[in-house]
Amino acid sequence: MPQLSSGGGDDLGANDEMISFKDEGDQDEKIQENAFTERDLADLKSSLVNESETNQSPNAVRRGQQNEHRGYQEKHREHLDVSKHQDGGMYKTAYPGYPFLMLPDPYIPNGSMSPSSNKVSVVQQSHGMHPLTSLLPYSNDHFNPSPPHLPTDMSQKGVHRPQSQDISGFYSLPQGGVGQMPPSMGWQSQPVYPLSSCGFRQPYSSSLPNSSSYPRFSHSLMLGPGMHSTGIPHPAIVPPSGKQDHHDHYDRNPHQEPKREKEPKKPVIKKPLNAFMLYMKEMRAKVIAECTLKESAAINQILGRRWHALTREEQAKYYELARKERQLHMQLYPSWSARDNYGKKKRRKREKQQDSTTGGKRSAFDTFKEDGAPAPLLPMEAL
DNA sequence: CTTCCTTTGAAGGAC
DNA sequence: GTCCTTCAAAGGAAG
Repeated sequence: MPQLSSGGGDDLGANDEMISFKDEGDQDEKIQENAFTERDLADLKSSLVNESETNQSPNAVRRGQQNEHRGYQEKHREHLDVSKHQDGGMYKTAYPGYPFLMLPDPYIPNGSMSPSSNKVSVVQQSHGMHPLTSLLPYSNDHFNPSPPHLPTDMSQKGVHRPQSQDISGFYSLPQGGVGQMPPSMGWQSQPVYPLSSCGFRQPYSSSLPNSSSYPRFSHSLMLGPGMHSTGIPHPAIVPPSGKQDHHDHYDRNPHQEPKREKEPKKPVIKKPLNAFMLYMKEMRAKVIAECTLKESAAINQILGRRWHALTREEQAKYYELARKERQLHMQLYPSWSARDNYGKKKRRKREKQQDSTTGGKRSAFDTFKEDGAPAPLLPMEAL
């Protein structure tokens, strides 16, 4: 059940989000991240093999991950206070203004929206896009001239929420404000990822199809099951058709219209993406292009490492974006609960996990995260 | 065709 | 308050 964090206005419990940053060595991180790309692929390939061999008990691995992840969070939570103290400055520098997010932001005192100062182009319409990330599809493609207005009865359930002004801001973004990230504007512009050992041959941006060729909503989707009762479509709404879960959420081909509108079932509303998911969504294509990898598990490992290598400011962009994403999601679907989607993915390895005892194997990455020991297989020392 | 893998973070339930 | 589980994306691999 979505709930406003008590008292905090629109913070939505994002208080402790700024936790996975590194305290020091930002400069080094930058440099080291360059090395990432060079080593990512090779590391990953070897480590994946080795890890899979050593992690014969994925269940245990997962358990361990949970715990260690928590420990990791706790560890970094200690920095939270510090970061909060420097909050204003941090967000001021990191968020001169979102190109597409116009919610009044407590972290952006001035709320300046100077488009020229945007460094954050988190929204990259690589494959499918995501709302907030995917806020632009709303605006650019379908809602431009007259942004929709939220009905005033948005706050069902008696939840007091910021009102339509904010939302409409989401959908009234200027053309090209987002999604067409100029290569020079990439938030980790190209030099950060040298085209090295991954066999990367051409700039990432050029390897990506034009975002405009990826309409995330067909018209019917918007007018059909994907249309929220507020009149605002949201890519998180997935038609309740069979294979809703696999990657066809936002990039349906308008030419092959799924004719499912007769189904009166409730559309599936997906969870809002968290910061890391947003980061993955943006960077996946880049990693794929650089490393000529396609396997998502491998890509995600690389992205996970890069995520940890980000500076706090860089991560803050995504935390902030995710916060707004949740906020928008909550406004659009006040009665939605993450619990609604439980069981939709078919019970997976849970049963297996049950009988596997903890204390199983963990990935080198986990070990590293926990105690800082150098990972033998994954070169996490770069972090 | 379905599920798993793999990542981090958020949410919710149980205790 | 802590712990645990599930889901969010994604696409190849495996069953």
